[in-house]
Amino acid sequence: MKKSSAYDLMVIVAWMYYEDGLTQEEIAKQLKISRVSISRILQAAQKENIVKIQITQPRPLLLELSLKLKEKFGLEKSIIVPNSDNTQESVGKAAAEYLEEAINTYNHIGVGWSSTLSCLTHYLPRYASPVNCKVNELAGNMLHEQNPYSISPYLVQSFGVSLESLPVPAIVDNNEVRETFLKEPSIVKALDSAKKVEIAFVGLGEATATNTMVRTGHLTESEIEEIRKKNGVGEILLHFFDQNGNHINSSLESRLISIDWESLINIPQLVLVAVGSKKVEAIVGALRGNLIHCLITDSETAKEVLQASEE
Amino acid sequence: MKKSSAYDLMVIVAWMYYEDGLTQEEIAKQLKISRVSISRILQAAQKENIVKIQITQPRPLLLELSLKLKEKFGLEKSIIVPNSDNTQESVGKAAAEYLEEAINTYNHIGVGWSSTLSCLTHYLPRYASPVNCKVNELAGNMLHEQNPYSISPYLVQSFGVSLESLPVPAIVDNNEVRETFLKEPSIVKALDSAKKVEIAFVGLGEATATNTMVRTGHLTESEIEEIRKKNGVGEILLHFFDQNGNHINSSLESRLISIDWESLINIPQLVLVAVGSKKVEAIVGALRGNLIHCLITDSETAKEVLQASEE
DNA sequence: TAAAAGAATGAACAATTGTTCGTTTCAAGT
DNA sequence: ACTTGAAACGAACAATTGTTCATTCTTTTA
Repeated sequence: MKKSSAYDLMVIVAWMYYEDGLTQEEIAKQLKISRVSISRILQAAQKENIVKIQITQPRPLLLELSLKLKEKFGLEKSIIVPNSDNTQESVGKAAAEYLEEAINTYNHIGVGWSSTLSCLTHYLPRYASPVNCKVNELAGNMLHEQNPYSISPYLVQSFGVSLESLPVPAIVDNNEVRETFLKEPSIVKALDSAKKVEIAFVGLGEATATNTMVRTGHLTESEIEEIRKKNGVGEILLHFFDQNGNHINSSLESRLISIDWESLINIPQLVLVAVGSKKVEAIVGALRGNLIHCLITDSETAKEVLQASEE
Repeated sequence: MKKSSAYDLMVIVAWMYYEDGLTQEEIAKQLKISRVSISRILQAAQKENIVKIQITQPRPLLLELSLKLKEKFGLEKSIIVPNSDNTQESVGKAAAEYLEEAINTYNHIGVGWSSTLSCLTHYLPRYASPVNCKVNELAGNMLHEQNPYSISPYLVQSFGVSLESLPVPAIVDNNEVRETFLKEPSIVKALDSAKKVEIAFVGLGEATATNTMVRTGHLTESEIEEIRKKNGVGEILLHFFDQNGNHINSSLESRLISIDWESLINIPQLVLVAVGSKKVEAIVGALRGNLIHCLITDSETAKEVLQASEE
């Protein structure tokens, strides 16, 4: 028998195993070699590239990220879109599609406002007849201007939903002002109603100077600094939380006009739309604390979130 | 989740299993799917050609045939050469190589004669100094002529072996003539010595009119007919046997001058060189009866032998 | 709407495959 | 020839994978 017969033997065994479908034991018997050796020969055949296992389809990254996020954080749903030049817009489109589905499924929806979230307004269809659905704003608005990040008007426009708005500032000067607003019957009613939404779409802000509220002058850098000292990493509807999703009680809380923390995290379906490296830390916190039930983001952010949550 | 996600799931699972090297259980845990389902998904992925297992080398037919023959019939060795235009010559060459090895390994070799066997004479090397090895002819020769199928003279020529020949006819007219020969002291001595060979190279004849002995007039068709009636399928050194290798006792036996059947099948290493469809039936008989220890043939004959022995 | 046919699921079991570890075998070096 | 070290081997065990069967969940049909 020639010297090359060890190689040829690997080839034969590979054929018998993968092509003829024999078990290692059957091969062993036929060739009078121990089964253990057959096992080793087959392993060697792979190392020698006699046997090549190829997967004809590319790795479906998006679905994979989605599954892993769902698994790791017990999400009910997660929608990951491919990262691209205009990722925000893609995410907005995905959010719009899911929002439309929600509007046709549920009767009571809550919405927050945020830069990312507002992208979804570009992709809303125009319904001919109004949908039987009520929308509640979950937080007050910006101080001095028409809120450019609000989505609720577009929902009225597109789907003809009935809107219960919260036409007050999100952040006021002090607790007295807040108390005054909170006695206003329409505000009381709106906030009461907001607690009963079946599903809500919200954005998320990071606890750094890049936060939209800082950039728009609603929060000062020193206020953010205070929150960071208390381990705050991000906020949803201006309620800050730490890396494990625990609520952070700062002086800011007494100046907020929005759905309260407890009610927020008790919403049956809290859908978070958020994109970007800056927000990863905050997203991880929200996920760890099981604050949300659905995450809509892009593949890059999703990857970073999974990466960051390993550590 | 889209409808195609079943497909994508197969792809993901395939990647995790074959590329990442995770176990099915690990995948199941990560994806929150039962392990059983992962197993089924992987099987489906093969059916769907998502996973392709390819063997980069062609099937090594020769080695495979050799292994199977060895296994099936308990051969110690089997040498299969590729079938070609001049298969006889290729087999002859292989036989020559093995014979050379044998001459260098053993001190006492037996040889028969046959058309196929004689091909090996074309491929013998020429040794400068004689080998310490004795060669015995195992059967008598042809009647009236120089035996063209004899190999022993070539062995003397090539290796300088010492030859003990059997210079008598293989087939004589009747038992009386045979008895006379068998009393001749040199014949007695040669046959005695022949029984002690360590290894022997022989050919094989089929039990039909195409048998060399019939074609050369040493046997008549009716004699073959008689043997076939007794279920004879072939012969080695003119001893006929049936499909299971059982010796056939015909009137021919009492006219033969060759090593006797018992001694023949007691040779420790009986090497058979035989080629051709016509001989398949006979080869199978010899193999089934465990008459031989080594078979030298070509791939086509080997295939047919394996095929025929299945039935 | 209810019933029936069919597909998907998972627990429990069966079969197959992988690994470890002590033994044997072989070849190189003294 | 003898020792020594590396490689090959296989029995016994461990892990992984495949299959069956009873159940659950879907879908279809009446």
